[in-house]
Amino acid sequence: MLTISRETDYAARVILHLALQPTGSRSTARQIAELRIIPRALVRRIVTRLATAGLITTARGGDGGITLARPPTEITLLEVVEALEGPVALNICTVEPNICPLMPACTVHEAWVDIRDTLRANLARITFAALAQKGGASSPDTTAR
Amino acid sequence: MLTISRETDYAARVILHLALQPTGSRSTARQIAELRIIPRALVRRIVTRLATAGLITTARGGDGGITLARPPTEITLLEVVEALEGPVALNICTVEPNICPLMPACTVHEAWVDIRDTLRANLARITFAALAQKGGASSPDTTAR
DNA sequence: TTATAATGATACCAGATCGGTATCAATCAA
DNA sequence: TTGATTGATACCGATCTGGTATCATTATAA
Ligand code: FES
Ligand code: FES
Repeated sequence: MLTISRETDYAARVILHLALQPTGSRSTARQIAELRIIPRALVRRIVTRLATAGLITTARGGDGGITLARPPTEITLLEVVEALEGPVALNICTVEPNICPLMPACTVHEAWVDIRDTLRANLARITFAALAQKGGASSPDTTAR
Repeated sequence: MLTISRETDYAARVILHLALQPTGSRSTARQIAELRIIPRALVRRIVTRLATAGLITTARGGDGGITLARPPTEITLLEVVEALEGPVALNICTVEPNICPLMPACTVHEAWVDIRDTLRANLARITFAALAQKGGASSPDTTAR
């Protein structure tokens, strides 16, 4: 099944949660885990990835927590996916062209590249500001039916 | 790395090869493996998958071999991908919506679905007739530099 | 100073997947 | 009968996956 990993899905939930909080406020991994129903230890691992990717800022200590490193208008779904998955390749030969021994004659290659490019463009078109506006709740139970 | 499996790449090569052969002629797994540089046993496994998916027709015995089940104008990249990978889900929650416990409030869900849909549409837009016309050679060495 | 609560960094685990190989049976033409 | 083909499995080691656990580090607050 051509799909992102579970962790990447969780990461999108984490960023969406942060985008829904008031600007400047900090959330803790524990809070996010409970509210967004993600295993606590996984949130920790995901936060590490997102932090080294530069998408979020973390603060240690008693009053520590997590906050977005940039305004949600400038964080796209593509960035989250690539922070967790690595490159959106679609086919490895789009990233390492020398692995296909048929390279000059292989006409499928162009197709993979084209489709990959528009896939990336579509992922980059989605900002978390847009997702946050779309009726999200700052804590999910508020609007749950 | 968000990518199809190696087998799926091979499968595309196999179908492209068949699309480049004269209509009605049969290729053997051995030939395809050598010409398209795929491990022989893998071609066998891939052929099985493609056959049960209805994309190719196989014939056993001495003069046996493999041929397309339909004209290449009617075989798309999407069909090949889904024959090998299963559904193009992008995120599992687009296929099994009940696994996301935040379902009604999760605004990311729509994004996954939309992007998945256009990805599928783009894969479905590519026919192997088009790929075959695009300068492919019936055996790759012919045009290799 | 001490207690507490948070992140950083690893290490570990069982199970699934991946890429590849191997084997034997069934089929068909020569 | 022989040989070449596909069908169907079974197997292998390596890697990935989803999840858990542990200890160190940092910072706030009593
Ligand atoms: S170059 Fe990508 S499949 Fe050949
Ligand atoms: S429904 Fe897909 S991530 Fe929530």
